[in-house]
Parts: sequence; C-alpha cells; structure tokens
Amino acid sequence: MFPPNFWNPIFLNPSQINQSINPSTLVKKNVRSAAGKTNMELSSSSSMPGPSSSLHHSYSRKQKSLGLLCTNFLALYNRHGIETIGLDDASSKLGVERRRIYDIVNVLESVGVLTRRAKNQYTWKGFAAIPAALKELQEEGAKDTFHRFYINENVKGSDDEDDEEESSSQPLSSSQTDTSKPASSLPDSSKIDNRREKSLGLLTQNFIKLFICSQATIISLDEAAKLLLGDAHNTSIMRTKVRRLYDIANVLSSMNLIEKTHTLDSRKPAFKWLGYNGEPTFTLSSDLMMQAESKKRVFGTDLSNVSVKRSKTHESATERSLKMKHHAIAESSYNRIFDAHESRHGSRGYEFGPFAPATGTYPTAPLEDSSKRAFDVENLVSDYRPSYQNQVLKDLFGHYMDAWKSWYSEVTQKNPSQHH
DNA sequence: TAGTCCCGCCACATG
DNA sequence: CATGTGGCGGGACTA
Repeated sequence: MFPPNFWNPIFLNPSQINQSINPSTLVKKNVRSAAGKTNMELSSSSSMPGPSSSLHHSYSRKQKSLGLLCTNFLALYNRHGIETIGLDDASSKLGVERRRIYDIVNVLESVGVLTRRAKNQYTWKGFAAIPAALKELQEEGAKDTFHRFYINENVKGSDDEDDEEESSSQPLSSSQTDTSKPASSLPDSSKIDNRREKSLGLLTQNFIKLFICSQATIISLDEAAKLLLGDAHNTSIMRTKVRRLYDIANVLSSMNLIEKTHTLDSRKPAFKWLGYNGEPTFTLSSDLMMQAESKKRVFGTDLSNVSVKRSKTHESATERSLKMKHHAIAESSYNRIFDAHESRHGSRGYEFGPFAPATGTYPTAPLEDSSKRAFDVENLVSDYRPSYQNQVLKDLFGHYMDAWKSWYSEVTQKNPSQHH
C-alpha cells in the first residue's frame, strides 16, 4: 500500500493546495496510440506489466475517481471568499485534465452550486443554493410530464423527454424531442438541443427528480436509466446511460445528496437519496468532525434499513402517482443514514488510509442534527445554515496531515523501497 | 464475473 | 480557424 491519497489535496494544507498537484509524477500518463487505443500501464519503462500486474501500487483507480475529485474540488472551493472559479485554475490545482472538471462542474451546476458565468468561468454559489434548486426541480417534476415515468412502466410509445430545465420557462416543451429514434438522422429542425437533452446536467436533474418526485428512496442505476430513457432501449443505449449515471452518482455522493446501497429485495447496488442536509461534508472523519465541532449529533437508532418502495415495477409505481410534495420519506429512513452503514468499506469507497478514524468508520456526513429529516423541501430551505466549515476544515487538515505523516513514515520505514 | 467508471478521442459550440 | 465544451463508449480496474 502506499499513501492513499497521496496526491490528494485534501491531505495538504489548504494553503498548499495552490501549488498544483501533479499526479503524473506518480502515475504515468496514458498514451494513446495512433490507433486510438490506450496504453495505460504505468510503467516506467516499457517494461510492461501485464494487465494484472497489480503490483504497481502506484496506481489506484479509486484515487482518480470522479467522486474523490469532486470532494477535492469542493474542499478547494467551498469556503468563504470564493466567488469565481476558473476551469483552468481548478484543473491545474486538482491536477486533472480539464475534461474531468467539466464533468464535475456540470453536475454541480445542475444542483445550483455553481453557475456558469462565462467561458472558463463559473460563479460559486455554494451549498446554500441547493435547497432552492431542489425545490425547483421538484416542482418542475411535479407539474410536467415527469410523472409518466411512474405511470406506465413499460413501453412508451412516444417518448418525450420531460425535462426542460431550470427556471420554468416554457410551459410545455412540446413538439420536438421525439425523434428519439434510432439511427434516423434527424430532420434538422430543432435538433440543436438534441445535445442538451443528453447533457450530464440535465441527466442529473432528471435523476434527482426520480427521487424527489416520487416516493422512491432507493433506485438502482439500471432502473434509473430505464426510467430516464423511454425504456425499452437496446443495451447499448442503456449501457451508455448507466455509465453516465455512475458519473453523476459519484459526484452526488461526494456531496452527500445520495448514498450507495443496494436494493432491499434484490441485492443489486443502488443509490439512496439523502437530500440536502445542510452541510457539505467532505466526508472526513466523523470523530474529527464532531470533535471539531462541539459535537452535537447523536447516533440514532439504527434499525432495519430502509423502508421504501422501489420505484418501478408493479404497482408501487402505479399507486403513488406523482403526488410527491411532502410525503415524508424522511421519517423512517433518515437517521440511520449517517450512522450505521458506512463503516464497512469507507463510505463511498474512498479511502483515507491511515486516517481511518479511531472508530474505524468513515462517515460521511456529519452534518448537523437537522440532518435527519432531510426531506421536506420547505424545511430544507430554512434549514440551511451558513457553514462553520472553515474552522473545521482547518482543524481537520491539521489532523490529517499529522496522521498522514506518521503513517507515512511508518510505512516507509518498513518498506523503504517504496517511494512515490 | 458483474459492476464500476476512467480516459481521452473527436464532434460540436463559441470565440 | 482556434479554443472551449462535453458526448460517448472502449476497456481497464475492482469487488
């Protein structure tokens, strides 16, 4: 093993974050052959490790995950004083290609955390903007066609797309968007937004609506993909859609808006909607978080997991129709959300290596008590509280640095050979 | 093996 | 035409 997030800015002092981190020193940059294939071994030479040469500890997919990147992005910008974010700045500070920044920014924007101001430039709105954004999405979903997703589960003859995005601008989209079809090229006309229809941002909003506008609390990505697509789609489309949903899920997870679990009935992996609980939560150790912050939350009772009804499939879908508005999804399932689970593999899978807190759990979200009932949109809005984050973060960084240092020295001593 | 999802080519949008 | 965006899906990595 090696320092898990070695290059991860989160383990650096905020002040150090400014000097860009350059992962490529650790991981070899991929090279694409002319043929377009990638050759990703790390390597230092042409020696090539077989595909399975696991040993190259120097590379860990996890460390490059979109979720982690998002966490770092948030750590970097979610604090006072930030009002503008430059893509190049983010890209260099986080040490990733700009392409990745777009992924993050697009979903963050769809939830209101960011707003595009100009080319290469985004305005930081902060988590405070989430409640309003969610509320809007909910209303939007409630009124428009969205419900039909729940009404007829299979088959859909005409699809339509629902959506439309932020601000309720147009009444009903109408017309276009039908060409959903296959290869048929499209009749020029309004196809321009064909692209927009498939954007990560819109997908994100629709994905969220799935939770927000229904009583479903847990949805698997496959279900989501089916719902979001008209359905009945060939595997290829589905596959692509699911890939995208993974991307989205990763960033939403790092924001703690959702969390990974699995469907009750089936063992299939799925995501649970957590909603906005008031704080960003960079998912650092809860102990630290708690101690840093005069602790206030108490572990709730845990209890079985989840209530809920899966969305789709039979009647559950039918009945509920779309009256979402308030239904308290909250009730039952809310407390355990932040406690119970998570302990297993770090929540969302990030690894904090030695930082595993004393308790051995990696928490996700400490947040304040108001966390539990997170779902009444109305309350959400009022629930927001300015963050106390700066101080906390500062403390946390200190802790992490210390932990890292000792851990690292320990490891290197045992294993002098591994540097990097 | 099934589930994840990184990575970067390249089409499209904009400047 | 150059640069900014970002859809897309191959296939590597993981559990």
